[in-house]
Amino acid sequence: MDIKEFEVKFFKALAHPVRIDIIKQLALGRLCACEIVSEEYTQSNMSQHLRILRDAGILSVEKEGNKMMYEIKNMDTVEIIKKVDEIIVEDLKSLLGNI
Amino acid sequence: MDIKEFEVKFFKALAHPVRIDIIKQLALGRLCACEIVSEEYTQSNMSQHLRILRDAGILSVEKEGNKMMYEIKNMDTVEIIKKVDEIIVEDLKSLLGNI
DNA sequence: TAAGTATATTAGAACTTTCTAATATACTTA
DNA sequence: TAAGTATATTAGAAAGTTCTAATATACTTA
Repeated sequence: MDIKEFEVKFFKALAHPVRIDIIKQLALGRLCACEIVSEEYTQSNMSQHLRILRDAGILSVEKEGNKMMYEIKNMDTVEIIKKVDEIIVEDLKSLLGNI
Repeated sequence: MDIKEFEVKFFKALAHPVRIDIIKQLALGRLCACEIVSEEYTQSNMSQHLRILRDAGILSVEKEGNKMMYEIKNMDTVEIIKKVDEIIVEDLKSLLGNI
């Protein structure tokens, strides 16, 4: 696996609303899977999303009793999402300017 | 469309090896579609990838004669890819450390 | 040890993405 | 204006993703 494949895997992992939510929740600190909430989805589905983030190298996990504690491995991942938000806001602003 | 949908669209757009290549080529400067090279893909397919990047707000395009000049709208997009590379390298390094 | 809690895995249907081939559009130059 | 160059669009097959339902695993506590 070369760097490009890792990049693609990383971006794919972030390319889903639930997974972005998960990162945003974990940005505030370590949580067990049971605390990572999404009203819309089943436990099974959430577990699958967590696995995708783990496989992309974005999250780490540690077992504690019967809980799985998830954590963001590198806070720069959170910075990247913030930067994307800025790019989007900039872009929308410039659209307004063109009216 | 709320911010989350824009974020997802942005990350989806970057989640393909050819589209990352396109951005890396354009990071060095404006190019017409005919200069954005990929040996592996057809003209039609490249055009489709360019459209995805355009729709995500990542590229802008201007007509010049019979050429379409493509450009990265916001250089922070390039910074994001660099940052992802750093995160990946860090992660691989820490794996090595654990041997 | 049985019941409860937390999580992961699997199978498969529905949906989305990605590619190729064919075709369309539009500018340029002989 | 015909031929050439540059690009976009469309249709459809193949591959990949995402969800639900069912089930499995494993720790905890009564």
